[in-house]
Amino acid sequence: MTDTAPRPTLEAVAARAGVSRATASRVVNGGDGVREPLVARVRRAVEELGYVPNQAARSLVTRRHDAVAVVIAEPETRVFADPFFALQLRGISKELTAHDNQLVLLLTEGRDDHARVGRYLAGGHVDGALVFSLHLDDPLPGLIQRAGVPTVFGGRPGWSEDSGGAVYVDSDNRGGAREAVQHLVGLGRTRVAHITGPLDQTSAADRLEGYRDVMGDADPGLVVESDFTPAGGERAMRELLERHPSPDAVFAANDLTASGALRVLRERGRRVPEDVALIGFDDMLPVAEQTDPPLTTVRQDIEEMGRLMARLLLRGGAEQGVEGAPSSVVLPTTLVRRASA
Amino acid sequence: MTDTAPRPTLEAVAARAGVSRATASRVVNGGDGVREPLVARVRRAVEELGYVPNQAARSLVTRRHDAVAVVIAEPETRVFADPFFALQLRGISKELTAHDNQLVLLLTEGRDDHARVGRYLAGGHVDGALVFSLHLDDPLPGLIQRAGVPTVFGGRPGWSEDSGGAVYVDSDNRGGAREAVQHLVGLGRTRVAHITGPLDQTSAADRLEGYRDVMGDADPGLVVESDFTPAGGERAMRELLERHPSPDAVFAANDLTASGALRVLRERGRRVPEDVALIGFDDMLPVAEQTDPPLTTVRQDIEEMGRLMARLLLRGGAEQGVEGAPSSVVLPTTLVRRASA
DNA sequence: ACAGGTCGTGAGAGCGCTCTCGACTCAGGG
DNA sequence: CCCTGAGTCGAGAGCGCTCTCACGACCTGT
Repeated sequence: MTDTAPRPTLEAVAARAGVSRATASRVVNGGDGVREPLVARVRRAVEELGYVPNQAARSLVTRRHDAVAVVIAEPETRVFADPFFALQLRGISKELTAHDNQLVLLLTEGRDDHARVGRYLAGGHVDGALVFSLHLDDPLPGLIQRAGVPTVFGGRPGWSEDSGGAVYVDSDNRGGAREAVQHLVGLGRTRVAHITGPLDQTSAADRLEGYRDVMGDADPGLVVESDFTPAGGERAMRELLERHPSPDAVFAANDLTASGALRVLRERGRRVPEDVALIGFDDMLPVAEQTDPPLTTVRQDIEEMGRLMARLLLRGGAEQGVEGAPSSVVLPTTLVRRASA
Repeated sequence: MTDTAPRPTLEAVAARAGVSRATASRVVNGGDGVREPLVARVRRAVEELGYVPNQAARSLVTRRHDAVAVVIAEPETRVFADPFFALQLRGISKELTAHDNQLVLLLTEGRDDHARVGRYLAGGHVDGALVFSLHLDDPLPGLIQRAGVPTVFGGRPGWSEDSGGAVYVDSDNRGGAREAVQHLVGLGRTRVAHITGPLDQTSAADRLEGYRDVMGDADPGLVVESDFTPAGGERAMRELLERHPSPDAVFAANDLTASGALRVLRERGRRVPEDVALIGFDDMLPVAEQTDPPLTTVRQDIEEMGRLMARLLLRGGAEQGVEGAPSSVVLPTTLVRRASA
């Protein structure tokens, strides 16, 4: 498959520049402690030969790979339709690129893959891992931590309360939810419903907590579990409208859910926000801005989360658990007021 | 989580098994030409020590990396909302995993990144590349081909007509579109409209060609350019309904567009399919099945496309009875009849 | 002037692995 | 009986790079 022309080596560069391999190496790696005329000569030689360092040889001696694994534990196709991962990936990619790191993508599907991923990570092929695991009962995070690879989680891992030391980046789901519900209450709404996400995901659970912080568990009939999808939102909204009294406000666990709920509300002739005020979560632009009316929602900067995960991992470097060790970050959310509430 | 224990080397395995490093290597790589008792001894040593080959050292001598780059040229955030890439990625990932290859993800954003990607690929860090480039004027594909890396494109590259030798995997967009439109005509519809995708993408352009194969360019007023999004579909549908006479059938360039169009049709009180028959493209399940009425659409197996791309790259083209040189594959589509047409 | 330091450079030792090549063994044929 | 050849195995030479270390050149201060 490979019939590439022989690539120039450092040796060749050194020869052309009339210096030793050691000096050429120094220049390629920043050029500290090399006098200017030589630096220039080597740089030119690199340019002329089109030299690119052989990463394998470099890794062999440095024991660094300048590569980070991104693990997405994703048994369900559905979630792919959510731009959430894509945006985080983009943030991660940008940050890694800025630090000349490569992104090795590991998608898992079922338990067999877990072993494979564990083996890969333990094999020391990458300098660290960024892990997305949605579900509370996922064994993958534990497996990975045991592999002894520096790791940053995307979203608070469900089990992390006691097995401290897990570094993660998350949005302030609870605080954001609280703010949304408080806003609805401030509007004078009294029957504020909540359409949740899948409650085995911490983000959904945390948003429910935020809702309860304000509403208490007063009327459990106002809470309907759903699944973060538009169709699920429709279903949940129908269910809510059948209850008595039906809500005068709805806090949906994400924008997709809110868009589904909105569709049902209009179909049933309820005016938004006059009859029912509606708030979403995420501020996913193509969704939130183009609904009618545009969605009031809780914004979280998803791409920034990704960027931060990468930054945390890279900064933590090879020495995890040492004093400079990174600690988790919870990003603030902001309420974006549009027309729906 | 202190210092990572030094990983065992082949040398250590050999010592424990009482053989030479060469023999240990042979066993690790399949064990051909080594007598059974030794094979077993080495295998046990590997097990006991938890030995994992050092990929860097291996690559250094073999010049293979067992890694494939996936390049997604993506200037626009929008497209991420499309599960299209995600599904292809999943297919690719599965196939690569099955062959013990790693997936290195390269996302590009703007021209600066092109140079970076070119350099990376030319640097010989991966055995091949799978490239997604949507737009006709994208310089990336050319750049990559010049890098001399085995490459398979996802979707027909726009420029490939003359610069032959580009290997790609695509759906039969034109044929699928033709079948859809023929179906509409077969239903007795005479004013069949087409809401296109962005016409600088070959998939959208090919679907338009398929439409024209059946309808000719008779009434250019029946063709509206759009952008593969639900909101775009709404806009285009509104535009179509204002025309005289308004269409009695619509072929939308993808399901997302169709769902937007459907929303407008219902809003305006047009019955589907009685007044206006509607067909989409993709058979994206969460969308196509859950619309009301469920969408008749042209199915393409997106995940299979990804899998095939990877297979083509890894096997150098010796796929599906194709002899010798790798050649492109165009996958057939199938019309899925549901209620909308 | 010389001892002691700093700085810039090159020589060379590996990093862990694969792979060639030669040594050795054991059949079987001449 | 030796010779040939196939089958096993080990010794050792790198793959391309980084990094330590030694060495010479050049400063300082006395």
